[in-house]
Amino acid sequence: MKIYNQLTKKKEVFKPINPKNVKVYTCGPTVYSYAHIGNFFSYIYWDLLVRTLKLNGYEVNRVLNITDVGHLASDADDGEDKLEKGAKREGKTVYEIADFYTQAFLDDYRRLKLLEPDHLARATHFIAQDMDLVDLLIEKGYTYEISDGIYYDTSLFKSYPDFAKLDLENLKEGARVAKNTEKKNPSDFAVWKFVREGEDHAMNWDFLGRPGYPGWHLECATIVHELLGGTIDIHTGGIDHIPVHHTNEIAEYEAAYGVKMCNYWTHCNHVMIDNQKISKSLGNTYTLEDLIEKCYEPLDFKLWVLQGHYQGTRNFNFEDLTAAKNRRLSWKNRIALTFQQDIKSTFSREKFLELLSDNLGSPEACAYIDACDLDYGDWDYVNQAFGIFGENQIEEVVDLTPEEKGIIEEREAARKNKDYEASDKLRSDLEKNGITIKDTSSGPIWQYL
RNA sequence: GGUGCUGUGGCGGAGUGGUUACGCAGCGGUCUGCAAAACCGCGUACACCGGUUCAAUUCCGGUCGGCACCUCCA
Repeated sequence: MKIYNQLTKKKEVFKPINPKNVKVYTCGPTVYSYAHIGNFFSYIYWDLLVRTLKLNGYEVNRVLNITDVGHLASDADDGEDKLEKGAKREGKTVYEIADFYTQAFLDDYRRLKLLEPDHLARATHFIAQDMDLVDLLIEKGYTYEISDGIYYDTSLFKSYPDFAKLDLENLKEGARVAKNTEKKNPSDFAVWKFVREGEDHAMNWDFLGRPGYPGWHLECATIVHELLGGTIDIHTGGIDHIPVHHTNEIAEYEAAYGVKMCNYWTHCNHVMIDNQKISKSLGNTYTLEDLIEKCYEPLDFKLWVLQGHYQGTRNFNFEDLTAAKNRRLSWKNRIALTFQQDIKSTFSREKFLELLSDNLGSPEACAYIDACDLDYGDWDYVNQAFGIFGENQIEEVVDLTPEEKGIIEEREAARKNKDYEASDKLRSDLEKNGITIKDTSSGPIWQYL
């Protein structure tokens, strides 16, 4: 199996530390509003990654975190907290906001038939461990205190710029964010923030003699250390995480624990909508629910995602989503056909897995499916990789009931008698079940509408 | 300004030094009570300019676009 690695900036052969326990960490959502399709874009690929690992015989131990701690509105370590903001907007407590949107996220996650992580880690459950990590960083001399919190001195972590190829001299601090004059270096970041006089920050914990809350990057380092430990195999996230979040996570983790954090870092690109970035201020976000209202199923969206490569920029529009929906319907009908005809498989599961295992080559794997004849077992294998007909087995395509088969026979008898009125009625009766009949030279077949 | 990605047929989207995936949409045909499916066929794409080569969409150099990140975002 090969995967692109941000550490080396190259596609590499994947070598797990222990094939019986491949440790995977996925940066999860901040739960302050509904997740949009761009968010799920990434979770769909990381689902494919985990499924591909499993098909290659690895045993996967995977953590997905939920950021339910109030963080900062910006990485400049100031501004309003997103959860606090959501709470004010909806007249709820921050805890209610976090619970509500965590549940909403998980509902959508399941509708996309994404494999459940082995550990779902809520950041608020790891506050004590966060404090331990801060203590460790203080003890090792990586931090300094200023008026609003404890900061990490990035000049002390020599490899700091390497991960994102940062040009620290030319970081345009202050271009869009007010400059923090107390910081020693522009790239320094808060590991722990103090609640200041007059600041309304409902989520806080007593630490270092005063109320405060963790800096954004802390939770990932803490959770990786707690639940996976040592050096992990794969860390996933969005492309936007490279310069700040992951760079800072590595600095915290490796300075505190003295081990390499992760061997393979992989990131997916972003989706745009109608050639614009997804943003709430532009009002061009779609949730899964929006797609459902327009008569697309979540799994149609999943196939749309898988038709492209995770590292490429994608542009979302409904014309292309329709193309994916039609393709999925035609696949469903090919599965339906396996109940009705002898399909001689020309599909090689090894070849299919090989395509996927080459840095998640899902577009080529999709093309390969269309180039072959697949029997039911092959489709089941495809579904294990993609999860587009059910989570672990094909749930969407089942053989017809005896009653439905009876209708087909009845209709065929009517047709033989040239009683077309009766036969057309039987056909339209069946169509109420979402099934139609097509007459072929070798007899009728049923298909999904 | 820095870093990275990217430019392929109507829309998407792979890939390759020469026989030009794949999906969706379109057109023609076979078949057909109707309808659809299926099958067959068609469209002759790879930003631009140079270079290397017998041959470049594919390699090299340059030019011009588009995008993202450098604030939270997947």
